[in-house]
Amino acid sequence: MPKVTLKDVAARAGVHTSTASRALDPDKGSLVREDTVERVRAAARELGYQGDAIASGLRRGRTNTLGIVVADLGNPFIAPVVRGIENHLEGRGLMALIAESRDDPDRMNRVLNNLAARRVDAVIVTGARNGDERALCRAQQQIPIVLAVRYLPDSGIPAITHDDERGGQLAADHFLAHGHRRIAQLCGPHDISSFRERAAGFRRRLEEHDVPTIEVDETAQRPMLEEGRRLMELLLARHGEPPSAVFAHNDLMAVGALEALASRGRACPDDVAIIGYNDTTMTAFTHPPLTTIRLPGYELGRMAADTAVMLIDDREQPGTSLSLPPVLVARHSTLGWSTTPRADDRRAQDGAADRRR
Amino acid sequence: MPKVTLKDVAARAGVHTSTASRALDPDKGSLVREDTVERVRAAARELGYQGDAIASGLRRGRTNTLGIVVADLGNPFIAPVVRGIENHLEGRGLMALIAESRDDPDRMNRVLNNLAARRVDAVIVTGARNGDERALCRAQQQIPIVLAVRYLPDSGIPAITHDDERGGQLAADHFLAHGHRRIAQLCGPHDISSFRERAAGFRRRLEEHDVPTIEVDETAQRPMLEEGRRLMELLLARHGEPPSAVFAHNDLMAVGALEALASRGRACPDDVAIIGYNDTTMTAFTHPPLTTIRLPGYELGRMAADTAVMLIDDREQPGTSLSLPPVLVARHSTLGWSTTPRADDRRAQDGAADRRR
DNA sequence: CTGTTAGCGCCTTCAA
DNA sequence: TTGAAGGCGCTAACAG
Repeated sequence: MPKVTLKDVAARAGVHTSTASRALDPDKGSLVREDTVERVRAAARELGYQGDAIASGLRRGRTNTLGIVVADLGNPFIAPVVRGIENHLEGRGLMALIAESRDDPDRMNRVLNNLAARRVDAVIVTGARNGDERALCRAQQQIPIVLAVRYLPDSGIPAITHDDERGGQLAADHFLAHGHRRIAQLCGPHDISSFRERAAGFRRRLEEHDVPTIEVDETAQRPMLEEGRRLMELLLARHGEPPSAVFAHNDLMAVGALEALASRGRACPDDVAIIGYNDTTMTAFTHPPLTTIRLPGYELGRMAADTAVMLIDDREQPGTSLSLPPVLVARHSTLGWSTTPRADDRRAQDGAADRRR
Repeated sequence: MPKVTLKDVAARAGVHTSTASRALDPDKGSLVREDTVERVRAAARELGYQGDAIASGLRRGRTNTLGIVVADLGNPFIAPVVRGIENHLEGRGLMALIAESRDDPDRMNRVLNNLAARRVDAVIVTGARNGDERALCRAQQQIPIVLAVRYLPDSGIPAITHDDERGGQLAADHFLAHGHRRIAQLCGPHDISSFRERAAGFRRRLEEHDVPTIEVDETAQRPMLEEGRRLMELLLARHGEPPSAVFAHNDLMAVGALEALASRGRACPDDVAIIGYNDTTMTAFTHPPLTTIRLPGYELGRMAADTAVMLIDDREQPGTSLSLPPVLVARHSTLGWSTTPRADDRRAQDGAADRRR
């Protein structure tokens, strides 16, 4: 099947290629006489002409492509963010090239180079981590970059994040409001901004109320179930009275903590109340259902995409960083079984279409 | 920052652009004298040269880009598939352009056109649905297409799927082995191959054992929690003795069924045993934990990518369709609380890195 | 309004 | 082993 080019269309319509080009370009159609436009369109249709965005991109110096770098596509939290980006791009004629950094600075570097070589118009990085500064700043010389979810302090790269400090505060407030005074947290890795801030916000709010924060020395190597269990066990093995409330830095760690409690024969929330983070689907189904912090991932994706589009168009944007507010979703793991949480607690995070295979 | 082109590099190295091009191409390096290669490389490094994949693609007629069309990025089942594709592409110098069809034939059509315009080397479609045949067959004239997860009968398009018929059989076998004889299923939409086959495999296996399949007339509009609950209620409202075992066509529907049971004061599995499908994360945490069918999503992604790469290279591949076997994961929703399921039941589906934010 | 001309940045003949 | 020339498919500038 010989691919049909603009030249073919032009020939069939009996016009020059540039005329054909103009006739087919929605922005330039007005420069061409009505009936010529019609003739060209007809020719294109008859030949099954499919424009070549590559050639066009080369000429125009714009690919209408946006790079997305995520740390891990398997992370359930990332899906709504990517959807938010996608949906915002849609209609603007942009498409997303997607890649995984896997929390590895080397890979981050390679991926950014690859994206640069493909001349994407901008890049949204959701998986930035301490250690990526160099690669990101270098890439930023060539392409507009927007950080999402995680940010890099002092990098000067615009970032759309969740207000994780606020998230930590919400958790602390909830515990305080329920009368807890022996309060602990299980920390995620400190080289990721999100976890640092959760820890800081939580600690600060407790301090404001003169309540000490109980912490084990270690942070989770990776914010996963096993680490949550391990840290919780360390916590329970400490001297002195055990905490009555524990803030885990994400839902999986919270579930690990639940298990550690169960295996020690301690009840949640009667002995220890627990709060998780992210409001992943499972939180509505754990036993007891988990109080957690819900983040507006979809919104965040949309805003990141919006920022990227603005950077593409203007190239002149001061540090338009932004931070979206989280919300606490109260369930039985802090309320106990006597209270009935709101009925819609199990709703998906983004409220959008939620089809399952 | 004036972008540096091959011409600049060539000038700095004191050679012609064609020589520079050859020197920088790993496949052609041998055509150039050693020291010339070195000089060119040095020049490239010094200038911070970044090749232009767009221009190169235009010339070579190959973009090293692969399109992925998914129905819904929010579907937790899709993540491992996309990861599998990504990881297989990685290292082959390919990258993925990703788009959502949202189970809408119009969108599917638009998305395929867009991908075609961008001259992707191949497309993997994970979200095919009855109604997409026309668009897909048309696109296939221009680009190699591989279906994944869902397939279209009689389309002749190669497909890497899960063996959903086998999945249905596994569910039936499990119920039969546990002595059930009043067995029902809650069906997902029949215009999606996966659900059709689950239903057929399940029904057939029961027939082989002369056990009738109890079904309500309706199928789920969309395979979600509310629909699972609704269908389960219809089932319980039927005349005659209610079923003792129910196969729901996915995990969310199963959870809906659990809720319908609970609200009627009936126990799972003592009154009714339940099996779900997909082994999404939540299944390990429901109450009771859900017996379900686990699908090798990551593997499937890898194989789909592999098939796509072969199509790109050869263009001459007979219908290399493939179907991957699912596995039943037994938990309390069928076993009861007396038995302890295997310890690793809650593991992520793909066994790969499982980082959480 | 339409045609001409001249590339975008790269790679691949072909000839030296 | 290297250089010269031409063109991938499209579009922007400039004429007419």
